Amino acid sequence: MSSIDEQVQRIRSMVLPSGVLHGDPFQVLIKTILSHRTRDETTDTAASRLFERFPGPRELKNAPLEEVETLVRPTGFYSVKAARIIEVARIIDEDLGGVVPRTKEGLMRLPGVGPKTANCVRVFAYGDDAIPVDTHVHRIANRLGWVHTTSPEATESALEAVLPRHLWVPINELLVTFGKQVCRPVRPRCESCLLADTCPHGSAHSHVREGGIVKRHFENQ
DNA sequence: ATCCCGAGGG
DNA sequence: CCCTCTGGAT
Repeated sequence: MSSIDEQVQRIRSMVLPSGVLHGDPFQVLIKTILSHRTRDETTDTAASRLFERFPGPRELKNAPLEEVETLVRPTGFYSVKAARIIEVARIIDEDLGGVVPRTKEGLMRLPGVGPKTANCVRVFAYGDDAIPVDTHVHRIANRLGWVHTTSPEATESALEAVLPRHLWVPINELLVTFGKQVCRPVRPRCESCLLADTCPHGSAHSHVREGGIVKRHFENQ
């Protein structure tokens, strides 16, 4: 019927990813740590101000904690984030010769770097093939029935098995944009979704019959 | 399972 | 006022 490739093509016709996260590995890394549970516009402005003051690991590792906290405050979790990025800067400068790790294991040894952040650096800084699984990718891959998983990490390995390799890199930005505009966490816009006919989440078995009329219901309304 | 936590939208 | 936002560590 409808292959994953065909479904992705339809998603492409619905949304236009912005794709602003590229460049120097250190800045991609720090920016991604700051982006945790934070809107990306907020992350962007905070990161710009931070790098204006402390451009690289050498400068950031000696930065006063309180000043860094003030700079990253708008992103929330400012206390943990400030401590994390200063420590990350120190490790990279002193232990790793100024080089941001390129492997998932190496990246995940850094404080504040989990699977999603590690893969963001591999993809957006080094151009390697990886699938950063955030809440959008996890939610949508399950809604579409591509995977049946309960954790983002399980989703990552499951997706590696079913997603054609050429989609690994683009799938994150694509589903994130799709997830914000159409397939939202709450009250998804199934009426204007081109996948509604084949989507298990919005079709047959999630329907409930009411007075002969088929009505959609979702877990969060 | 809980905590970290500001900012913006409904 | 209540909710969520491209998580990670305990």
